[in-house]
Amino acid sequence: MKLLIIEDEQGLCDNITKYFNEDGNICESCNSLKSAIYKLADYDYDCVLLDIGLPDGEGFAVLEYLKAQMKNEAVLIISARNSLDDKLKGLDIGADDYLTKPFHLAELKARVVAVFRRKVFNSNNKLIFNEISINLAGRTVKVNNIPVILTRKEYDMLLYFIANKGKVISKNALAEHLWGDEMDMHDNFDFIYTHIKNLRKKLLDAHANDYLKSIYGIGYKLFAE
Amino acid sequence: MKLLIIEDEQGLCDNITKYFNEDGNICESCNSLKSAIYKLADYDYDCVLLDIGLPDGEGFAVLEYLKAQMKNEAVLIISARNSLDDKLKGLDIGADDYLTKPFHLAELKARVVAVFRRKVFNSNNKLIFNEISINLAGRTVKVNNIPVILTRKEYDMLLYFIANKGKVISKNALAEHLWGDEMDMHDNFDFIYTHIKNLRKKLLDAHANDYLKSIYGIGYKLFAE
DNA sequence: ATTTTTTCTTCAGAATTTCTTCAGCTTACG
DNA sequence: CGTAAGCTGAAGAAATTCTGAAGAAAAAAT
Repeated sequence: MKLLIIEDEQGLCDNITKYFNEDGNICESCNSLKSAIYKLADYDYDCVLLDIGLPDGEGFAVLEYLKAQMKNEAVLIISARNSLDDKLKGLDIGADDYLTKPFHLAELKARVVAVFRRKVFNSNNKLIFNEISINLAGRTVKVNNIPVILTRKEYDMLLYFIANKGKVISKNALAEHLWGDEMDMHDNFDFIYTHIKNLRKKLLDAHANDYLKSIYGIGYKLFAE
Repeated sequence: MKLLIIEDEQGLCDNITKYFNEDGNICESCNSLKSAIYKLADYDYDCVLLDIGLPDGEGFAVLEYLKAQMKNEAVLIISARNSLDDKLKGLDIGADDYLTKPFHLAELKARVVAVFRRKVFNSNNKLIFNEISINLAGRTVKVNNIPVILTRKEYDMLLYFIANKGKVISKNALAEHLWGDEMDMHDNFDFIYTHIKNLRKKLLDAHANDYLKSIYGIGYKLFAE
């Protein structure tokens, strides 16, 4: 899962990042309204953790931005305030959940997972693409109801492709999504080739159609007709 | 996509070029205001990356030049300064976005793509020309709803023709757009003939009208009435 | 802490796709 | 009609992707 943490308190930011990274998520963070908007304009995230009290304005602006851009990242507000008003305002503008500081990281994670699940998976925890079905809670994949065991990278890749079905994903974008923007890969896409190959093989072995199409010179895309 | 990088820091220049080339873009660069103006006078670009602090003047002059010439390249300012004033000035004169150094290449690219899309295809992801429709996100082309598989050069060429429908495109301009100015072709247009032929054939096979007209001694144009 | 297992990355060669070159031919222009 | 420009199909060259195997790293188990 790829997260954006918008929070000006550096320590908290680092803790959250560390905690989520342990599960193999990709976390990026920023500490102002301005940089948050830039990030959101440029990248897609699965979930946004949003602090309301930011040095250059109120976090609500982020919600408004997402709404205006019709982006649909899940948003979880984390804020020191716990007045009912703020809470209602946040949920009203489109936040998916609200958590007041201080909180346990475990609780935060549980809420993130719940929020994301509610958002992306049609309430029943499942994402279905033709004969492929993904269960987020269990991180499991089935093809024609037969379980397929995927590694983390394969799973993330499949999720990303399904979330962007029909769109061409450049190898750079794929790498960015799977490894974060720090990965420097100067002309070497070998590991992408390998993961793609492995994912394809597993899906084919489970008798899924060959949806993953290579776009020569660009990247890949999940066929969607 | 064809880019011009105006930046006097050679290392940064090279990094950007390399990064963008990986996705099959064409990059050219220059390191002064003067050479930038020359380049812009002679060639068309999809997007210009503009540093403000140049050895022979402020990059804003480039924006003013483009405005005066009514050229419509998308411009993204990259600058060490991050004062609000500079930013506002840039956006005011006609820049499309502003990025302060240092930045991640991935972010730069995301912005370039966003800016370009906003500019040329008014945020719409489909480009339609009579019975030819192009899905930019999916990088697919259909003629009368029949899919046509194009190679990178063919696709870029078609996009270029449609973006310039009705205008005559010289073979030099076409080559320049597809290969950049490094391609040295001393009077040899064989590869253009070949790519044109292949594009035409694919479109005709899909029963598109023969829109691509040859202009003897000059180049081509996409018929538009 | 050490071993075992799993996953990730690297590598080199094969296969595939695209690009370029070329020679012969056709068409347009003066 | 002659010359230059453009078209075509085929073949060679180059770039990109795929593949299986092996080494490295990370995770799990002992």
